[in-house]
Amino acid sequence: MRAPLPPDLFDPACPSSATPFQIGDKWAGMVLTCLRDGAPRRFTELRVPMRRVSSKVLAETLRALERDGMITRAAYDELPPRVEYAITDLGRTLFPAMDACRAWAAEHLPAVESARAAYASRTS
Amino acid sequence: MRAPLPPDLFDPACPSSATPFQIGDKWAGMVLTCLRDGAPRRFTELRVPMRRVSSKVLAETLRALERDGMITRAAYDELPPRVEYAITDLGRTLFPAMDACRAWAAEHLPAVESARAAYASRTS
DNA sequence: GACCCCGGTAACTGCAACGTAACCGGGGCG
DNA sequence: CGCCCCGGTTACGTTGCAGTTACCGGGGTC
Repeated sequence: MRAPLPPDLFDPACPSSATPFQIGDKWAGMVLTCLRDGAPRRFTELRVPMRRVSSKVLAETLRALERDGMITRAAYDELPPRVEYAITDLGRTLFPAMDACRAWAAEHLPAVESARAAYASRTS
Repeated sequence: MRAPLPPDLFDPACPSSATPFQIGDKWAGMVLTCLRDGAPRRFTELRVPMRRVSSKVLAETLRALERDGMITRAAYDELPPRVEYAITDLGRTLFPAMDACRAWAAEHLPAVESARAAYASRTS
């Protein structure tokens, strides 16, 4: 059930790092991918694969996703404090579209890159 | 073959106007939708359904789509000048993913709006 | 002579996104 | 005492995207 988080979503080898698709906020797709298996994740846990996103921006993204009903936020009154984010049923409905976007990127990004290279050599 | 362009892509009744999905540049999805039927369109023709986008931004969007191989740009040396944009085979491959995004929006945007309303009343 | 047509470009401006750094509380630990 | 833990918030500065306005050439039209 509790799948390991991807090591680095900015890794150039990860197709989603270069995808021309965005869902909601700039980083929403990454958060949803991290929560995809249904397991709740803590703030600092999400920061690991998204370490290039500052805590401020991550907090803003999480608030926006909570506002839109894509994730839930559960704060436990403990010491040290604990907050857990989890995907909702509504958030889960996004995956088919996200998968379609990722599949497109996986299949056609090389063609985009070669088109860019051809364009650059044409205009240089 | 030559379908009429949508009257106003910013119409609030148009699901794509409120979609949380983006493809490439902010306005790329609208351009591709305008070129979807395969007919070449002129710059001023594209400006009609996208009249809320300035000519500067539309020109930038078109250049980026041409650079990425999604559309072609054909300039005819006439008076008055004529330039025609048309979708490529690579651009056409985007439609399944775009359709998945649009279908999601059409189906689930009401749920997002009610989640926002509930959130606003919760935090007021 | 004045304005229109087309497909933009150039310069200026405003604003939202984003990054950085510092800071919070309240207990545990050395 | 002083630092760490967690989950952020606040202040500040920068960057880049987007919008506005003005302008182009070169012929046609009123």
